Amino acid sequence: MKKERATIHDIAKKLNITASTVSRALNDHPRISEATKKTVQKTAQKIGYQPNNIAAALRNGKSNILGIIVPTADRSFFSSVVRGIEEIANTARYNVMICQTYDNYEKEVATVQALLNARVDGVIASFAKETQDFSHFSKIKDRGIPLIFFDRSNDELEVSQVVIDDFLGGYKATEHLIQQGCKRIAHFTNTRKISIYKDRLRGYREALLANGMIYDESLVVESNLQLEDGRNSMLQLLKMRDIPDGVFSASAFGAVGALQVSKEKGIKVPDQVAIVGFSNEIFTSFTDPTLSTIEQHSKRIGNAAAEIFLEEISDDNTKFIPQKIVLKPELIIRQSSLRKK
Amino acid sequence: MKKERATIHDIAKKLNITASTVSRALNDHPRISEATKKTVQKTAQKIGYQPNNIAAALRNGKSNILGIIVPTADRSFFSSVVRGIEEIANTARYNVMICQTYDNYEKEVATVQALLNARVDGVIASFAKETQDFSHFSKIKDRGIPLIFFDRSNDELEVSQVVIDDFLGGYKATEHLIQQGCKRIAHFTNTRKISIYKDRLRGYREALLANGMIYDESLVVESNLQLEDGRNSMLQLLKMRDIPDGVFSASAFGAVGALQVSKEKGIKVPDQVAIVGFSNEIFTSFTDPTLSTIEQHSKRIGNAAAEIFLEEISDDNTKFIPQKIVLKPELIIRQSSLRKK
DNA sequence: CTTCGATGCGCAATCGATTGCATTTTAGGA
DNA sequence: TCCTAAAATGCAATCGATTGCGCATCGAAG
Repeated sequence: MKKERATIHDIAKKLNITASTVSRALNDHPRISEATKKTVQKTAQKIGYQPNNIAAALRNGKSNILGIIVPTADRSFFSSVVRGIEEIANTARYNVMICQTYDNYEKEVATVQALLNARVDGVIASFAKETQDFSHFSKIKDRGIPLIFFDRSNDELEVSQVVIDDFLGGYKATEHLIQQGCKRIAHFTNTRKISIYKDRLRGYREALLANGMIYDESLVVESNLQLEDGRNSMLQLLKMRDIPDGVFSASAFGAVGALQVSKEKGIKVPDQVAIVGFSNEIFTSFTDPTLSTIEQHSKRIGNAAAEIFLEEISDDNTKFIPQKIVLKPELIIRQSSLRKK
Repeated sequence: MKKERATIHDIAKKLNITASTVSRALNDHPRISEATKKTVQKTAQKIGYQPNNIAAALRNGKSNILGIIVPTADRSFFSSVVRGIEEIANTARYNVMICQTYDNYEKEVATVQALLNARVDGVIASFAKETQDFSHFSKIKDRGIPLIFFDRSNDELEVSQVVIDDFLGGYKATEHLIQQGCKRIAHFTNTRKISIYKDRLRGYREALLANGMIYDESLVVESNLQLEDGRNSMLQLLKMRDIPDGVFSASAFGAVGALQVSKEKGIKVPDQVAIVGFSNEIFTSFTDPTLSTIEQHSKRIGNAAAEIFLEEISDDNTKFIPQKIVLKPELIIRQSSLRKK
């Protein structure tokens, strides 16, 4: 029961001209008279002509689709990166295709495959936590398709990346806790040694050392940094004979877990335990007390990534040099870490 | 610097057969011998052949892409609907293309246009709050492309839909507040008269009347139901000489706003004011007290929508009859509305 | 030894838009 | 009126995969 879709040939027939002319008229080709352009556009309108991107894509070898791969779209961070990408991409007439991996390696591989088959013109990705092997991403590069990583990245692949200075984020968070008088600061980090977590950990460590404090490995708890993990990590810390008076979690969910457990155990936040998370998720300001955290300027990350894509796709980009953009994170101080003087 | 992509013709040449045979071999056509199938697959592997979906899409008139339109992907509700859709769609070899409208009408129109040009095989959508005119959606239907609405829907268009029983949701929430002893229950509803909000309001009203209480319009506050709106609505209510002892918000953010203001004003939740929200967003269990809310079974909504799509796309679907699936919502009682007896 | 139904594969058209090159039309000058 | 460069349009191939139809080949039955 499908309606017949109108093509440029239908327009051509109606006007007794050829499809070539119609095509050129619609694309505002300089060698077509204004008169025909007008008539063509008018009839296109009239018969409800809808350009077939697929046909154009096949002919041109470009789909005008930009693929985005994120672990999940339901986090403020990722969704605003996506928004940032869209802002730039749309003005350049690119449509985006958002795909979620749910942090699963197989799904990620399948997704890359799908995007490749869909002949996207570029891919902007933040890979899954599970991912250890990057050959599926190499495949994108091998085909000469621009690939840009953001947030979670990998220096081994020769790929442009947009990241924040996670070291600085970790440093600022920890330094802030020290300034609030914390003497024993714990850190929640990820089991998977992705660079972002390694860097946050380094920042934590350096901040401690720079302030004459010792780096105690028993205060560094590894997990997957989800809510439950944060809870468990906190419970584990509370079993120590000398419990910490500060927690810097490398994730927002982890911080919520720490907060919940603290409250349940009757430990005052921030006075007995001060907490700082990472990533300005919407819910961090919904907790009581509200959670201090690190703002990553996610929309700007998206803007930057999309801009790199546009550069790399442009013809005059003969000598490809992967670039790395590092944005500065910002500490947002809320109630969970602000002690009254 | 693009690498040459291998085509079926390359495979054909290597094996001294024709592209037809290669195509059939790859598609497991019964008239091709097992032997050639094997060799074809082997050489395809060897030269790194990647099927060009675009070419196939052009020829077949179907792209194997399912378009999804949501206001925003960073809400638990929408993202799990998307996940539900993906589950079903992927097993049927469909890829999804997620698009966000940010609740903006113009962006929605542009998005529909883009999906149409991309020749998606179907569209599953929840429209923007701003949307009053639905002609862009009619365009999808006119082209014979399956269109399914979920959550926010519209009975005027002859379109299949998957929704929850918002009336029941409103009823349950209100009834629960009544059972908790609330005598003056306020309701936050949306200014835009989308059916979901109208139904929740009706549920609220009917529950009141069914329990011998009066429906007082001055207790119904209209807004856009975001966090700030919820705060403002609550502030407005608190100016009344007879302040309410229960609030049923038609959104989760609205409920958070009400909770925040109550706490700031020293009003005890749930004892002085009991609060129930709508939609089981992740953050509703992060607040203190945790928020009671209505669970919408979002993933099932997605499953159902995708299944309808698959039905409608199948050839044997001659007589199209739009179906409407209504799922039952569930009341989740948390601290914000549970009074000690 | 012929016939016939399977079986295996090739031919060529097709999907719709684009574009280099050729051809026609137009306008302006001689 | 004729000529020519410029302007406008047409021709035909192309992108890569799919598929109806037709042509062989082969084994088995008659």
